[in-house]
Amino acid sequence: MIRPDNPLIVQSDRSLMLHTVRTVVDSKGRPVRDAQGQPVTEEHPRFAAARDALSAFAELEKSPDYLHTYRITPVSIWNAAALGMSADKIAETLEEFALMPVPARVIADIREWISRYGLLRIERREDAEHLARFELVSHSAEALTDALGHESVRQCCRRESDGRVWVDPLARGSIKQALIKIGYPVEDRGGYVEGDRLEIALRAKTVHGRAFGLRPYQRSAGDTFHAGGSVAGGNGVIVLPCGAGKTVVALYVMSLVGAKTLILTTNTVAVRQWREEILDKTGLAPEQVAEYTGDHKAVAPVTITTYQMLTWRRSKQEHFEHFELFSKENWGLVVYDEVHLLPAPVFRATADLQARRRLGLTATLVREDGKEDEVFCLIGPKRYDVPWKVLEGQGFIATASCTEVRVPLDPALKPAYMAASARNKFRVASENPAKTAVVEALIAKHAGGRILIIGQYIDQLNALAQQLRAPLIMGKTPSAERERLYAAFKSGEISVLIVSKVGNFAVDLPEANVAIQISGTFGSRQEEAQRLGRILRPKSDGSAAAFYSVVTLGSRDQEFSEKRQLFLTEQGYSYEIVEFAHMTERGANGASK
DNA sequence: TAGACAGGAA
DNA sequence: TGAAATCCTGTCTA
Repeated sequence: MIRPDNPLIVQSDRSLMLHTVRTVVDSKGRPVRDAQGQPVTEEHPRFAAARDALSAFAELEKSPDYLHTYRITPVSIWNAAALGMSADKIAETLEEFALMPVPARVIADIREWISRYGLLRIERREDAEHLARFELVSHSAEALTDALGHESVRQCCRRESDGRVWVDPLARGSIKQALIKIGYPVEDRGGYVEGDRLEIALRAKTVHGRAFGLRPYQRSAGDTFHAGGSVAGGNGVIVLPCGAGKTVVALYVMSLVGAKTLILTTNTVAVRQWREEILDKTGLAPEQVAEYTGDHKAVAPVTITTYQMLTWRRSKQEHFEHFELFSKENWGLVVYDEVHLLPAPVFRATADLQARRRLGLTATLVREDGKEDEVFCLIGPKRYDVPWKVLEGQGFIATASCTEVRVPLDPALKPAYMAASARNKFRVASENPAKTAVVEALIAKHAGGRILIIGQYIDQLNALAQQLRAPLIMGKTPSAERERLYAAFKSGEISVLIVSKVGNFAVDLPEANVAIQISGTFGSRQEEAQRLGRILRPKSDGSAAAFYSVVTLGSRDQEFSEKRQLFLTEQGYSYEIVEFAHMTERGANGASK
């Protein structure tokens, strides 16, 4: 049966195509045409509902203007399964939005994957001396035999003559990694060690005397995590937008778990921010919260460190000197901040930590290196997420409009672009000097706003800084100078600030309401999300934020820009495409729609 | 004892 | 596909 009013096509290779628009027809069913004779289109009325439903079990792969493509992968299905979604429910959703019949093959694959989630389980047993032992079990003898046929799995366990399979406690992580690689996501019901008790109470008022309370979604994220999984107490990942208060969710989880906690994050600035938040919002005393960094290596009931600290070693041949931090205290909870950036060696350490409760925090589960399966089996499945648009609707993050401004390549650079090798074309197009005029026009349009200009190449940013007479912050900028400039921006003394990649992380500039991106990393979806996140703090006057991405028309720059936008498109943001020549005319009606 | 800076790593 | 930023440690200076 064909249902022409539906927007979705499900293909047998498990890719999904979702129409974002449809053509407008008159009462006789003929396409309505505009003055130029082009068919008139409107947003597909079922697009938004379909996008929201698909995001629960499929990954957005491409998002050109009219047709978004998604893919169903084993990990996307297992994350849905961990949230309790059944194969029937997924099949029903696909049928509900499909234009053409859903290929039986796709439904069969989904059923197969869902059935494999939890088919193998790790159960805790106690021996005569009450020591914990872990058994790999399944109601399907066939699955167990299949799994044990793989050398990588056999290495982590031993089968006894009675047929029972015992997993070495230290191999609990490795066996899950080995099994997920061959398509068996294990349900780990082995439980956790409690860790040393530590009373952690949230304050009703911060140290600075401001009222502090959990927002509803923060409370439910923490509760879901803590109750989550087959064994109470939880492990897994909580997905929340930048600026939605992930730290607060972690503090709440810490208070629920009530045990010594190790927190891993990306850089030292973040380490200090975590510590301040903990001291500000919990009853813990300063000596109970330590930072373990290059400057200061202290260990306390709550210890905060960086991934780089843990993964540091003298040379490639030597061991990771700081891994012992994991065993220095009897941790009851390990928090992984920005879990999408978790470096490979930390996975190895995490594999040995399967008896500890683990909380991953991130704004996006997508990793650019495709190691989503490792996050899934070693940290845990996604336990909670809220679409950005929902928080926007509730006023917890600012409303934002995204615009992609396309500008032709500076004619002087055309020969250079044509001559450049494929890999250099991206850089030539990124550094297109014609972008300067666009930036000037945007600054003029948002006069009075607080404008952040974000770019990738120092040369390009330097040139722009001179042209605009605006200050530039980059990696080399000494921290005293950085702080002076950030303070000046906050006070309003400076209204335009140019930042290099340092702007991706750990800058809190709640006043910024306009961001202009002039170049970015090769197709990094999470970078785009971080940059938009810079301007999503709710504004005191409730005004909207504007995000611009300036790209060179018809170049590799534009191609990569499309890839970067994927994640935000999945979150419901749509990019309005404007070509620079037209933008100046539109500027008159304040075009930040 | 703090800071500034160089060098190496991923 | 590459560039940039960051982190660590170690050494030098005051």
